[in-house]
Amino acid sequence: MNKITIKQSDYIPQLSVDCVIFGYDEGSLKVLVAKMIFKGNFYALPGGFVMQEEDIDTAAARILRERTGIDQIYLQQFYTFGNADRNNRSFLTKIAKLNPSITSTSPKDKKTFDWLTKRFVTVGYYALIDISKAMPQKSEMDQSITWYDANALPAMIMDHQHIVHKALSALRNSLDENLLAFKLLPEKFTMKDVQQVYETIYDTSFVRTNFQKKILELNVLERLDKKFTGAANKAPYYYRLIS
Amino acid sequence: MNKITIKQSDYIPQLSVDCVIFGYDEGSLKVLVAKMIFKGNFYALPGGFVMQEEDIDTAAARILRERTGIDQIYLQQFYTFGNADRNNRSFLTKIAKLNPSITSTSPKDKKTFDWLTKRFVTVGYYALIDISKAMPQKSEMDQSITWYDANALPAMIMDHQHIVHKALSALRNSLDENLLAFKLLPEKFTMKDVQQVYETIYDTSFVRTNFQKKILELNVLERLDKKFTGAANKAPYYYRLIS
DNA sequence: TCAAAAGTGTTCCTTCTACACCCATGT
DNA sequence: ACATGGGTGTAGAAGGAACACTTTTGA
Repeated sequence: MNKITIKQSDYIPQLSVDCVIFGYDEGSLKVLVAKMIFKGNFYALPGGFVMQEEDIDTAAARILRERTGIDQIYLQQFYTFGNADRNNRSFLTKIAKLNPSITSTSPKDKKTFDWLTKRFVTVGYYALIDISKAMPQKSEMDQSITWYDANALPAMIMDHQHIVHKALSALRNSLDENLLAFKLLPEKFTMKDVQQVYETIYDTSFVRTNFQKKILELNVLERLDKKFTGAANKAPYYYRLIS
Repeated sequence: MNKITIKQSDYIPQLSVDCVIFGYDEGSLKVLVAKMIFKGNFYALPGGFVMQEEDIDTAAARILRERTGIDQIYLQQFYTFGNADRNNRSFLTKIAKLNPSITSTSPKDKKTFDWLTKRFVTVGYYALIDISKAMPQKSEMDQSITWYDANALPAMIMDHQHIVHKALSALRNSLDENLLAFKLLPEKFTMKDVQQVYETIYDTSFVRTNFQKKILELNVLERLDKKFTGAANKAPYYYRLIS
């Protein structure tokens, strides 16, 4: 089992980045959550530290690339969490108790533990990705990394639950700007897909015909061929964002 | 002339807070900007560092209290600036050259200089205050602290200009939430005052009669006595926010 | 009585909402 | 043919913009 080691001098102390990675699949909004390798069922948002020579935006993009395998992800900083009591101490102490194998008294490990248990300020980013393009990848501290329904997240460490809520409300506030909903969809999609994304994010329902009109009046969609599913009803058109 | 000294261990390293303090006066939007004591015309937003045991929100509130004398200010975090090249080095080097009296080679000063010239991540807050209640107060590093028209700011250090722009756009985005415009006004105000605040912030004009209707339909104002100015025209009513 | 600014009401137009209607698809 | 779901058109309601009209104030 891996030990936790951080080359302290390479990173900005007491600063981290956490990412709320949203995806959309089959009528529900998903968030990517990692389960850590340590015994005790610790769940956490993908996150990391910021290197001394690295923009915080770049750090977030790096973390995303590492965890999803995708470059060029839509990424938006939404809030910075910096309460004085925001630290890893209780969580790392629990880990140390449950996982004696990684606990040692070597000066180096002590130093790492001290570095990690300080109070941390974290910059929150949310990402919107086409879930079909993502290949979730574990970091060396993860046992697994999985999509969870945004309404049924596992209990996570620290204030990660709160971070997700804040991300979701930021997403709602700017869904119409920059055509954010489409970033959750694959290149070709039906109008129903778009409507479901909206309905899921806002947790409400829209009148089908009016919704269609509203979206088409944005004049950003190109109508493609029809989608034949084999079902006994009119085939919907595929649409695509025009660049 | 004061030297710059920082008790390093008390603060989170490489993290700062900067405040864009908005006020409204006589038809224009103002921002509080400090001129630093050093020779060379250095202007800066009120800012400071975050103590180890202090929430970042609390740090921002403390800085505001110190600079405006007001407690209970409306304060909103809006963005965190963290590019890798964001540091005080060029600015402090200039100061050191222009102000040889504060430059020394003592180990302590060297340490402070090193601490200050590292790359810094800063959390931006904007504040909205009733300008008539504020008593701008210099910090020990300020020569003066003054209200500047938001459209005519002096050249400021680092990326402070950019921070103000971002604050203004965040303010625009949420002006209607939480009745923000009224936080810039004194307790009693006329409808024209409200309109001018809106027009100034959005840099546009509204039709008087429709604007009045829109605001009154919010049902958050109580009509008070009239304001007699001595002018040869109908006296406008004073209004007040109902709690 | 007049000019200036505040307050009210009305008309017109655009946008939103609900829903009726038609179209395509496979059984 | 018909059940199912997709696409279009339209009438009515609601909301916003433009502007005419009235009221108040001091000279």
